[in-house]
Amino acid sequence: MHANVKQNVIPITAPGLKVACSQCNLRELCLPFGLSENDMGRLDNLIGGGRKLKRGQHLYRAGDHFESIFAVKAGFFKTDVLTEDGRDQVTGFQMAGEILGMDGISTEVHTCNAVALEDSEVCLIPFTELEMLSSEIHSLQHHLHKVMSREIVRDHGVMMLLGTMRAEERLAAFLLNLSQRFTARGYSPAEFHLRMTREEIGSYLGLKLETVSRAFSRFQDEGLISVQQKHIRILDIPRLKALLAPPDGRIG
Amino acid sequence: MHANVKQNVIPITAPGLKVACSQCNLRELCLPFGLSENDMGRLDNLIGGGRKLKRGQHLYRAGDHFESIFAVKAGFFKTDVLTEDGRDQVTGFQMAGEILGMDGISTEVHTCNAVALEDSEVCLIPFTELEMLSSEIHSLQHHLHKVMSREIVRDHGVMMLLGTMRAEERLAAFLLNLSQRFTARGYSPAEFHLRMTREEIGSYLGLKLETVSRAFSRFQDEGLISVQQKHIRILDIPRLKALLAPPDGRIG
DNA sequence: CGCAGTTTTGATTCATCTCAATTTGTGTGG
DNA sequence: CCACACAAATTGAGATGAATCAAAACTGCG
Repeated sequence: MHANVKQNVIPITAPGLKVACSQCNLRELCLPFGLSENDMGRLDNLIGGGRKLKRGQHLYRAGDHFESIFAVKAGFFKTDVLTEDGRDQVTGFQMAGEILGMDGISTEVHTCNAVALEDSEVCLIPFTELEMLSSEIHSLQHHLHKVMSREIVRDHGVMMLLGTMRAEERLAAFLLNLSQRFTARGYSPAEFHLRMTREEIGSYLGLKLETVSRAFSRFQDEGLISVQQKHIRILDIPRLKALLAPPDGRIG
Repeated sequence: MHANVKQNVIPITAPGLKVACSQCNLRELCLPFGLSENDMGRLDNLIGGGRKLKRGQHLYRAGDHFESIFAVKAGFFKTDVLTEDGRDQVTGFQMAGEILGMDGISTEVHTCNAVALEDSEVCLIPFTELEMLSSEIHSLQHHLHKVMSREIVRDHGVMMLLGTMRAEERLAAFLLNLSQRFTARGYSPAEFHLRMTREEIGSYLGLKLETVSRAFSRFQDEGLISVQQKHIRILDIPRLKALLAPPDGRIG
């Protein structure tokens, strides 16, 4: 019953690098969420070993054939889209426990680039096999759907940000979002290192890097945060949150 | 084997309104894409009758409990998100064959509103049952994943638009997108009625309604389109496309 | 220690927003 | 069927937030 095909699964990219969901401290954030011991073991067998990336390396590029989705095991990524005419839009930043690559499912070809912003490691999840397994394990299927849906909801949030907020509101929302995600991973909500440049933040927020820099400076002047290059300390979370409500509380 | 529970399925919302995927001329655009005759029949059994909506009616609201996704059978919808502080962002416009409601999967609660912009009709697809069926029919499962992934990719396109484009580029992209979708449904690529107001277009594009109106007027002055309120005729598709490349072809 | 990439800051320009007035269209009820 | 009222769209003038252009300062890497 559990003498399965495990012996055939040889991790190609990083031999000897054991990544078992059941042993992973991210399992509550990641794809195996809610699985039984036994089902988690079946997922382990499917996951094709880890892959390590140096800072700056691409996990995949727009145009690459889609085969797998990826779970961030450690490190930090950005995804971005670029058009023929040279426009570049960062569509997201991904940290441990988050899933990358779902853009490729629809056409079997990735539509964006995923780049490691620091030395990182991902778990490789072959998608066809994931589909096969998820048709047997209902909770896995449902969780996969939740993960994809969550991505859609997140994207709506970014649209809201880009469509309705002013520069400082965008940056405040961005910092609070990071803070909240770091918290969920057991890190300080108030103090963290940004892994991305001002230009990448700007691209994500639909702003120029100078505008991002100015907003940081102003937040610092006002005592909301302290900034030292990429090191951020949030000094006044409530007041930062208050920035998200427009200055004149326009209601109804 | 096929004497199933059909006799128990009583369409609640619109008795007698038969909606069979196998008979639907949208099946190539919609969820049943790629299914065999037999599998399509099984999908038919699951789909809980049609629901008609008058213009202005909500299909669902943010906060509603999630149970089903919906396929637009006829008509036109918008989805929008609103925040506590009164911001309103249109996240999409949906037409025949497109799927609505996937935002609700992640938390079992809808996070946006879906409103009919004209008298419309949807097919109701109970999600739990769809998951059950899709674990049996592999091509259905895969197509569902494709539909969700396509939504993610579409959202990235909107981010690109909101993050990098200027007002007239946004409107040009919007018109070309509509044109392309109408074409796919057998309508004229060049002539159509907008179902949404300038304000709704503006919300979607991250612009004020006046800016949308001005951009329309300018396009008309330049002979790109002809505008009569909501009636649009695109006169010069190539030149409209050319607007999307930035004025100075910034490359590399 | 020096250089390249990144960030900060300043001065100016420009696109879009805001406020306001007018026109046009639409639906309703007499 | 027409008139009225209300919603939607257009257009103008002026204000403003962010972009652009430019230069200097800082950081970290080799």
